[in-house]
Formats: sequence, structure tokens, C-alpha cells
Amino acid sequence: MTRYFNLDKSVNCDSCLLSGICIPHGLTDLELQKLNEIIERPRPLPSGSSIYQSGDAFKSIFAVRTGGVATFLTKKNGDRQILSFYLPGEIFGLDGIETSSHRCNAVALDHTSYCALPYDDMDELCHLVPNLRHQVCKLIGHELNTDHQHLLLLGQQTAHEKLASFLLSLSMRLQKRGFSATEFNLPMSRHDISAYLGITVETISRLFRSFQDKGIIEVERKLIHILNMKQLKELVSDCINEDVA
Amino acid sequence: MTRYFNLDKSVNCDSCLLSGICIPHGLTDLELQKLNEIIERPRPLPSGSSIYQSGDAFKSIFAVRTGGVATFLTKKNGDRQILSFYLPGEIFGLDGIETSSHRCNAVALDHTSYCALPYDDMDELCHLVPNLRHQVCKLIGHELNTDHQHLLLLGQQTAHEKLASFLLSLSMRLQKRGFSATEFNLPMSRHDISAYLGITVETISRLFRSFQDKGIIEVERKLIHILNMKQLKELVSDCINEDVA
DNA sequence: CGCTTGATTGATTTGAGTCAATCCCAGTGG
DNA sequence: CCACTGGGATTGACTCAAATCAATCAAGCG
Repeated sequence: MTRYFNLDKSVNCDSCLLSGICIPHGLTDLELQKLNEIIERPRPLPSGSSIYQSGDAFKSIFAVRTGGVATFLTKKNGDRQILSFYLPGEIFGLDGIETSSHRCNAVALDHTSYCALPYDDMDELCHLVPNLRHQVCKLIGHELNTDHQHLLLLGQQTAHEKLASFLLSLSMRLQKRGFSATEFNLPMSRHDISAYLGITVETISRLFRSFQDKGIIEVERKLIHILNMKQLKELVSDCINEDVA
Repeated sequence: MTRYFNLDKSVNCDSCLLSGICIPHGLTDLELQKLNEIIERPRPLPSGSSIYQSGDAFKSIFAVRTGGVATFLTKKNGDRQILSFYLPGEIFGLDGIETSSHRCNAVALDHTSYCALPYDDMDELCHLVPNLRHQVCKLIGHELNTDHQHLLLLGQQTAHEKLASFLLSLSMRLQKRGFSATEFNLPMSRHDISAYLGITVETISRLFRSFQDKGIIEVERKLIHILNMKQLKELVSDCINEDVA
């Protein structure tokens, strides 16, 4: 299995290349040192492994180091809704905060390494380090706003707009991580994309083909090459919400 | 304009009938007293007024006392996605935490009174009162999990399932507030419901008719009477996610 | 090499949207 | 007090985007 992201093999936040976009962002050296003391680094997981399941006790929040993670809910008939994809430097597991038990499932999309922050320890540290408290609040707030964009996508966008939004969002996030904005590997299957966008795999396939025929992108299995970013953005121009003043 | 919810006219948390389900839940008397000192009670708003708009500075989080509130995002073409409806005792405004400015819009659905908790004051108080910190985290966590259910609804449910889920969720939340679970007024327009469920008003109308013809509910404008709760629940039986262990 | 699993492509169906009349209150003003 | 009016709600006829059904196709992998 190909590894798509492989930025970092360090074992503490100080030297982690992701510290600028991860939890440590904005903390002082001393604060970071305290954070380092409580952080755990479980052994990496092979692609497809479950990290937690709905109903599991909520013990930690997690940060992706390499690889990727998806969280999802399932209907009785087996249909999945993917709630979010997490790339290196992104935080997941916050769904457990309300009830002290997880309310969705998390799986590794790829060979994935991650960090775990025991919630109780972190809570104590939050008391001592206001900056960390603010940082954690901002993280949850970010998650909330991301979900809101996802709601807008699922409720009001056409299949074309959904796929274009998805590619653009992925492109931007990867760029922020130092990868190319125009050429990247999709860390997830077509089935995962379809479960994220609320459309079928067949439609995804047809849309990739249609975008390719229009010269907007080039698709070769999981490798995506954005040829005409301007045109891709035009596909979602109606969807950019005006609310952002 | 009819007032749909009118539980409470008190001016502090101690005597507020909603304290069992609002922020004060689980706080001691002393902690509650401190909370009371920072809480603000703006003058009630008429139906349709804006409470905040996207881009506004984030100063406070809000709690509905009477009436109801909706938050939404809009596309350029004017299409709205309603993110959430808030009933008395429910908290909104958390979308501003990430960037210190609101990222969606909030409007009163009805003549609405509410409380405002200045975020800076609350943050300070969180430092002194760990219980309040936990309470606020739980509230955000709840919001997150609610959004996840909404994502499952928008992405994986049929129009029938969406409307049935919506009615059931409303019924349960109203019951928790001491109202009837089987007979209630919808605090929002058909258009609002359609923008929440990601389907058109016409479809909403046809579905209400269809549910009524099946003897599941009785609809008279905004008044809903659930006649056969069991059958209504069967409509969403496939959608109850198995994840909840 | 076959085998399995995921992806693509085509043919056909359908659930929900769109377009276009009404209908029906609630609120207004004569 | 009641007719008028305008916006939300309903209903019907028709359309269409996306789902479903059904073959392949391609690529890892044992």
C-alpha cells in the first residue's frame, strides 16, 4: 500500500514539522514541554484499522501524524455517512466529549501514525495553561465550522458542485501542509468519497470523467492533477457563501 | 404572531425553569451565582430579526429562553442551508469560537427572548470554575454530535426519512422541555424546514399529506398531531445508526 | 496466473425538483 | 365588520439529475 503522507517521524512536538498547524500552534516552549509530557504515541496502524468505535469510552483526543483518518456514522442497512477526513496535523476524536463515549467510528485510511492526548491530563493542563484551553476551544470551533460547510454541501449543492468543492478543499489543505495544490493522491477510495459527498460511486466516476473531458483535471486512479484551477473554482462559484464578510 | 414557547420570564438562572437543561445544569449554587453575575438578558426580539450575522465579532454565546432561533449559511444564489433550530434552553453562537467572528447567521423564528454570556467573562470564570469549563465543553460536544446526525440525515436519508426524523427529533426535544410529545406547533415555516432538510417546500407539503393519508400524523398548518408514534418511528428505523452501542 | 475487489461505463428507472396554478389565512384598511 | 390582499402553503403536470441495475475492466495480491 502506497504511503501518501510521510512528513514526520519525530517523537515529540518540538521537532514535529506539523507543530505549526497542530495543537502546539501558538504555545510557548514551556507550555509545549508540558504538553509533551502527557502526549502518547501509539504504534502506527495499517490501512483500514479501526481507531475507535461508537460506544467506546472517550479517553483521548487524537492528532494525525502521517497517513489519514476518516470518521463515520452508519445506518442500520449499512449505508455510511463519512463525517470527516483528517490529514496530518488535524485533530479528531472530539465526538466523545459530550457523553464521555465516542459517538462515531474512526478508521485509518492508510498506514497511519498518530498522537493521543489523554483527555483528563489535558483538562488538568488546560487549567494551568489558559493558552491550551483556548487552543482546544478553537480546535472544536474549527470542527464545528467545518461541519457547517459540510452541511451546506450535502443540503444545497449538486453532484458537480460537491465533487468540485471536495477537490478544492483537499487541494487547499494539502497545500497548507507543504504538498502540491495541483497534483496529489487521494488518500481515500471512491466509495469513501461517495459516502462523504452523499452521492453514489458511479456518479463520482462519471463526474471525474466529465471534469477530465472538459480539461479541468486529469485522473489516473487515485492520482489527481488539477489542470485548470480557475475553471474548477467556477464550478463552485455559486456555492461560496456570501456570509463570510 | 402566536407565541409557541413561553416557559419562563425570570431574570436569573436560579429561578429559571430551564436551568435543568441549560448551562447551569450540574453547577453548585455558588457557581451558579457567579454565572448569574456575568449573564446578560437583552431585550426580546420580534420574529424574523437577526441576532448576529456572519462576519460579526464573536462576543457572547447565547441561550434561548422563549421562542426559537435558527442558524444558517447561504449560497451566492441565495439558497439557504439551515444548520440548526434552537429551542428554549438550547445554546447557540458557538460558531464564533474558532475565528472570534461568527461564521453563520442567526435569526429569531418567533418573538424570542434569550440570554447572552460574554465569552471573555465566561472564559475567566471557566478558569475559576472547572465545572463550568466541563459544562461548556460538553455543550460544544453536543453541538458537534447533533451536526453529525444532521450530516447523516442530509447525506443518506430519503425525503420521507428526513421529515420523519425531523418530527421525531422535535417531538423528543419538546417533551424534554415539558411539552406534549404528540401535539405541538412547528415554530418554523415550511420553507425553513425545507432548508433544514435539504428538500423543497413542495416535497414537504406532499410528504405531510402522505403521512396524514397513512394516518400517522394530522397536520393543520403549523399544528402537528402525531397519531401513530410507532409507525412514525418505523419510517426511520433504517436510519437509527447502529453505532450507538 | 487466476481471483478478488474497486473502478468504470452503459442502459434504464425513479425520487424529487421545477414550473405553474390555485388555495387559504392573517393582517390591513376602508 | 367585512372585503381585500399578499405571502405562505398546497396541489398537479411534467422534467431531469442522480440512483439503480448490470456488465465489464483493471490492478493488486496470494
